[in-house]
Amino acid sequence: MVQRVLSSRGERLAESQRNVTSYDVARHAGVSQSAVSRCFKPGASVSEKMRERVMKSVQALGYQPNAIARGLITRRSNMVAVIVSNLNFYPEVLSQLSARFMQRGVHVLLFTLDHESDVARTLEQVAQYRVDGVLAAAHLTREQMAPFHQRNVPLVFYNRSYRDVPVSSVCCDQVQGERVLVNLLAQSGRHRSYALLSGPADSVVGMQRTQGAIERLHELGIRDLTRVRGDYSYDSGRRAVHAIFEQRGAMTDAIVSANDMMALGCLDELRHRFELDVPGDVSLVGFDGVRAAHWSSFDLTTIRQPVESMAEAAVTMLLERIDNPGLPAEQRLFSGVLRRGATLRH
Amino acid sequence: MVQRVLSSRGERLAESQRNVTSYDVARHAGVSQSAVSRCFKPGASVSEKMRERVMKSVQALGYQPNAIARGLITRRSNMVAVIVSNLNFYPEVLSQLSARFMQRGVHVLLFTLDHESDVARTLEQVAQYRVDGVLAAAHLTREQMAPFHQRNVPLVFYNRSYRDVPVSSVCCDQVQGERVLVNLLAQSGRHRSYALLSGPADSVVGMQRTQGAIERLHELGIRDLTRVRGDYSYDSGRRAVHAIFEQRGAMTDAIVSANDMMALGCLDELRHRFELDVPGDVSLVGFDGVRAAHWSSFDLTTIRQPVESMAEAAVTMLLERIDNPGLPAEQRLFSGVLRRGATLRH
DNA sequence: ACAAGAATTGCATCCGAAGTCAAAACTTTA
DNA sequence: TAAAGTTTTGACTTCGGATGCAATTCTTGT
Repeated sequence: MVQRVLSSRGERLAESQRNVTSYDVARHAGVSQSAVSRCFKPGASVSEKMRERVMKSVQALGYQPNAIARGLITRRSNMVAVIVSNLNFYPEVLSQLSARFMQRGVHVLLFTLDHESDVARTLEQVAQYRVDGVLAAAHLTREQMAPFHQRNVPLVFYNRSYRDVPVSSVCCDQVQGERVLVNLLAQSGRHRSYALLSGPADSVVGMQRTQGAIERLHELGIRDLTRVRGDYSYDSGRRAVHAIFEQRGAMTDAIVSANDMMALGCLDELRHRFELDVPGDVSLVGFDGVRAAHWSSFDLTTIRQPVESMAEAAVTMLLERIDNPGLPAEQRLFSGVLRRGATLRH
Repeated sequence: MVQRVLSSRGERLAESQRNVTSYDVARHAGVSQSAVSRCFKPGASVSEKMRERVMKSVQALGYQPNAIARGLITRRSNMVAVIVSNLNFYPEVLSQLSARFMQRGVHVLLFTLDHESDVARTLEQVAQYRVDGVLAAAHLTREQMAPFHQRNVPLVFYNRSYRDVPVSSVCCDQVQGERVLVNLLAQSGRHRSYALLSGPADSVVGMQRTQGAIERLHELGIRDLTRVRGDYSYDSGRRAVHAIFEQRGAMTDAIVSANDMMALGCLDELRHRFELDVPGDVSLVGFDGVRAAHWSSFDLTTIRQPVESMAEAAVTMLLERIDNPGLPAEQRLFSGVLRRGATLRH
């Protein structure tokens, strides 16, 4: 009976085309398919003799278990979706996340969102692949999260938190970071006029940073601020300098940028187009701690996000929730690390 | 009979826990499971009435087809593996590839390799997930490629080509690019002494670039070269300047770096540590055309790899081979685009 | 209105591995 | 050496959707 089933299977597709299955191994080793399956399950009840026989056939045929089939029956794909809003802003983060997931034997299905991508369609795809969990370094609306909650798919946000929705997240404390920077600016130089360069309107993180800075400036009695908006890019940082000086003439002598990239753009534009000295004429601070901020051309004062710790926390948090779906949502907040560069007037 | 099967299915797991399946939809709509399946297959024979009924139930139950189950029967996972050697060096590339795959409805399973990762194990994982194709921006040995060839899984390399193995690849013409740069150096200034800053020993691309430069320099009668090795990083670029000057005193007045990152490190070190003028005292060229090379602090002369075209070509090439496994291997070579910056002496 | 043909629909089976359960093969004990 | 207990093993079913084929329904032509 079994023999007949097996041989009929074999006839369906030319042997050369088909992938080797556990049935092929079973037949080759003269054992049952279950036995083969068990040999790949750690801790299963298999005798040494059996294991040897099977493994010999596995080697001989070059068998590789089919993760898709396994996922179907176990309801565990061993894949997580990583959703990144715009890859250009997150290379280190993605690199960290990917490495850490791989290390734990979890596979990463990557989804990138850019301005023109259809978020709804993308999330539909995520759902269809029955990923075990979702790590989102992108903004999702509450409606967009709902399907995951319903299906009990754990969801962890990286650097996004939601005031009124109980979701897990790992964030850098944007507000505290900005306060540290503003304190430093206020202490160091006697600045006449501050400018705030904020991120795109839809960036929650950007808003938090800018708000944090404003809050602290207000506390210090500084209420007269120039405000300019950028899109996080180097070029928008350059343009921002023009916008700032158009609003204030050349009064501005302190710029608080919502991220490093824009700060670098400012720095270059200030020095090379306006021929101003940083920090002599203008002080400048950023946020993120990107590689380039450390380069000797820039040496930017900034808050470094502890990417390694944050990535580790996010990965752990997600995997824990996959193994134990009952765990409640949790927010972890990491403090940024001040990097004192040479862009602050003394 | 069918009814019994259906209800027994239902009993196995609490309704709330189970995902909605095509059987659930079928029962709700009072049709067969095949009908539901066909409604999701474009071009299938389904009447308008049927489609409406089914779709209404789909909506009502929130059904999402299970891509894993589909993949099992169709032997098409609709996923490709993207293998990236070190994410830090390839953010733009990965971003381009991901966006283009997504646009075509193909999903990306991301694998990153760093120095300490186990390539063999990683490739095993790739195989187990039965991806439809593999896009590798990393070096694989011939033995490592073999399983893919055997299983007829198309494999396309990004910026790696293999002299004696017939694999598909999309590359930037490293040699030609370097020749253009060397020509420019030779034309522009009367340089006394050239230094070559090459990439890591195991980087084929790096070797090609360095070899290309050497070849052209030799043709021009320049044989007396300082050679230093780096690891593609900014910091190794900085260190390289010291190594060069240790070998040659301050004679060197032209540096050919195997990539932009190292060139930027050189540039910063030359200017800020050695207080030399670039291009006044030393000329410098890079390779890649990374964003930062354009920044006004640097304005590096380099060869820009046409990442968009290359990514498009690679994606197309891979998908074509997935749809049509008979296609022969093909190598596509794109010319780099010279970017004239301000790091060349006149 | 009826036969012939075309378009739909449902049944049964398959994809490939995992898990349940009972039978079979060993161990241990009396 | 037989009974009782333990470990292995194999038959069969399951996961959820796709598909060949036969049965059914709907068109069309006469």
